[in-house]
Amino acid sequence: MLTPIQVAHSPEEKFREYLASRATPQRFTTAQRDLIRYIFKQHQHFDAEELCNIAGKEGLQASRATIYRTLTKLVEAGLLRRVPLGERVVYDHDYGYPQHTHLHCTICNKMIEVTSAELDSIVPQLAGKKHFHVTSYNLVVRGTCYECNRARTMKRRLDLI
Amino acid sequence: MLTPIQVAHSPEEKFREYLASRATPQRFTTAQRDLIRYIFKQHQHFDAEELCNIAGKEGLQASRATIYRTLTKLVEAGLLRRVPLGERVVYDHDYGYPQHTHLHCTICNKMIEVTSAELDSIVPQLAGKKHFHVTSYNLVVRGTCYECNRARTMKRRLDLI
DNA sequence: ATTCTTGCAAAGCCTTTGCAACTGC
DNA sequence: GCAGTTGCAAAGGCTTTGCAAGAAT
Repeated sequence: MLTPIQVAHSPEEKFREYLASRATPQRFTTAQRDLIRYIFKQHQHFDAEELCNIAGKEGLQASRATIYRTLTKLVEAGLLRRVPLGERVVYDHDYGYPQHTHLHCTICNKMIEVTSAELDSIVPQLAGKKHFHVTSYNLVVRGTCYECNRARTMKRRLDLI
Repeated sequence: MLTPIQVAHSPEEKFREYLASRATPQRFTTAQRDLIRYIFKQHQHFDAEELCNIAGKEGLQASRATIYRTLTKLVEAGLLRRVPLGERVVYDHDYGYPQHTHLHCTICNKMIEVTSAELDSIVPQLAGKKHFHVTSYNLVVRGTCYECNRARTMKRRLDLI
């Protein structure tokens, strides 16, 4: 949907760097490699449960525990970001993908992503008034999408007849 | 911190209206009344656990189950808003209080609230580009507050000596 | 060889729920 | 008195963890 941004390394490489840079170096395992490859194959949100269901297929060999442990590391490494979306928490690519806002339709549950240079400049500016230094921001907009708005309008018209 | 906005009714009255307006009218109980009074006595974030711990004291008589059930109703009634803040979910006054952004310091865990007329106009505008109709938005900014920034700068200086 | 990671199953945490007693309307 | 609410304790999701076996460096 959005245009990926240029990054110097593949997610896999970036993750290896992170593991190596730790005080007590950590190991890069095949389970982790498979997970990263699967996760970054395409841009889409997902949660731990989805990965667990797929495990076994799609060249994804990892237990539930390993999936949770790896996701935690991927977040620490800056590859993924946890996004609280309504009731559930989903993971979103944070590496090779621009800062973006989530428009969450509360009727059909669809998610639309939008980037905004304006927001990117206003948020730090707003925070700056309180001498607050911004690391990242997470904007979730709740509302109704075009299709659902239209459906509701149609229904309203029908109700009037 | 922020200036409360003028509202026609007390939270209690607003809640009664909500209960009465339901398809199958619901009842206003003393447990609910105590909870509302306690919650709206002062503006501050809290989670279900905190209320449970207080229950028994502060004129708050309600079981864990009732607290959870009442919080759900207060959200439905538009009195409270669930805000996912880092790992935990907190409740925030949504009635009698302006739309605001949360600046969350990841070092000291402090929360600063700011309002922004600019954001209030940009968010619907941004969503509008996708023909998305905004109900509400939730912006959480992660970063470091003034005090923590200063502490870090000092430490950096000392490290250089 | 050493040390970290894995898988399993058990435990944890937070939240919801079934049911009998209770209470607002 | 009827219908919704409460409290209890049990069940439910989802996530974490202790431990022995296995894999990475």
